[in-house]
Amino acid sequence: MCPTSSEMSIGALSAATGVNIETIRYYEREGLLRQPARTASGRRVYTVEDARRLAFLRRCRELGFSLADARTLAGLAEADAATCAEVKAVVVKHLADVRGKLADLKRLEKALTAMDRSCPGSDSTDCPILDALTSAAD
Amino acid sequence: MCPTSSEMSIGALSAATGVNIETIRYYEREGLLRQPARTASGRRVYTVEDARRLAFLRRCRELGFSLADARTLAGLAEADAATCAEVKAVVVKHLADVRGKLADLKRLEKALTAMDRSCPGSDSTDCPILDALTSAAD
DNA sequence: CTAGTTCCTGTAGTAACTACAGGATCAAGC
DNA sequence: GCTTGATCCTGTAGTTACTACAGGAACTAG
Repeated sequence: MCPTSSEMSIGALSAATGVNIETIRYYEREGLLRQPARTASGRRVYTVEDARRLAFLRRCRELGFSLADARTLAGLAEADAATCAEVKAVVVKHLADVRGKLADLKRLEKALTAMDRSCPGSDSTDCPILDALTSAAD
Repeated sequence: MCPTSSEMSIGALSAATGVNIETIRYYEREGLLRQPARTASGRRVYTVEDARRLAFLRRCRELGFSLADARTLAGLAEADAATCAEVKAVVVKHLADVRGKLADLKRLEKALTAMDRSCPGSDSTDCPILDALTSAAD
């Protein structure tokens, strides 16, 4: 190893950030990560700055942001003139989306729970679940 | 119109079930609907039985079942010897999945709400949301 | 020097549709 | 009979965010 080197291979970057190698290459293709320098033989060489950006993207994804949003947020994080308002707008929009999905899932959970409870799970061939699915209660 | 005809075009089937035409053709390709009869010129002709099955599939999808599960359930609904236990197993598995996703979304909602509240949304260029995304609290 | 690991590019698969393009056919009105 | 607009046909490609190879090159440790 080079002393105090801050450069790393794609494998090291993957290990450092927890992002899988194929995903890193995918992000590069999508323009979410810049094209890294290469060794003489063509291997990618990353800097700590790349690692920081990738960690940022990863956190965005963990919070459920789309890659498009992650790109926007990373851009704002690196811009000097990014304002709170711009950042918050992205979060608010995503939060509304999450709350919408939450409401949908809650309805599903309720309906499925009711179905589950309606059915004895026996070897009867007349199943209340199939009845419910067959005759719509829209 | 033929008197008391129970046959219909793909457009009529789509209108009757609320499933879009392209989706109907897709289900046919995927084997979720049988290949319908055709007119001399090649147009699809559906029966009420097809409409019933498609409505069943639609209800499954509304409840969040995968197409694979929908296929299984539709098969059970048409089989004579299908038992409650078989049906319930599919529902229970899906319900567990839904509950898992619900838990994930609740965590997201909490984290995003905290971010939302932490940020004034002003034109300040020091945003607590970006700070949180930049320095991981893993 | 050799074996095992890492890396490379490029392509295809996943889920469940949706959206065309480009063309044929049908139904209704004049 | 003819035109016009609606409906239908096939086949292909795009969507999201990866993941999984195949087939080959290069690096590293013993």
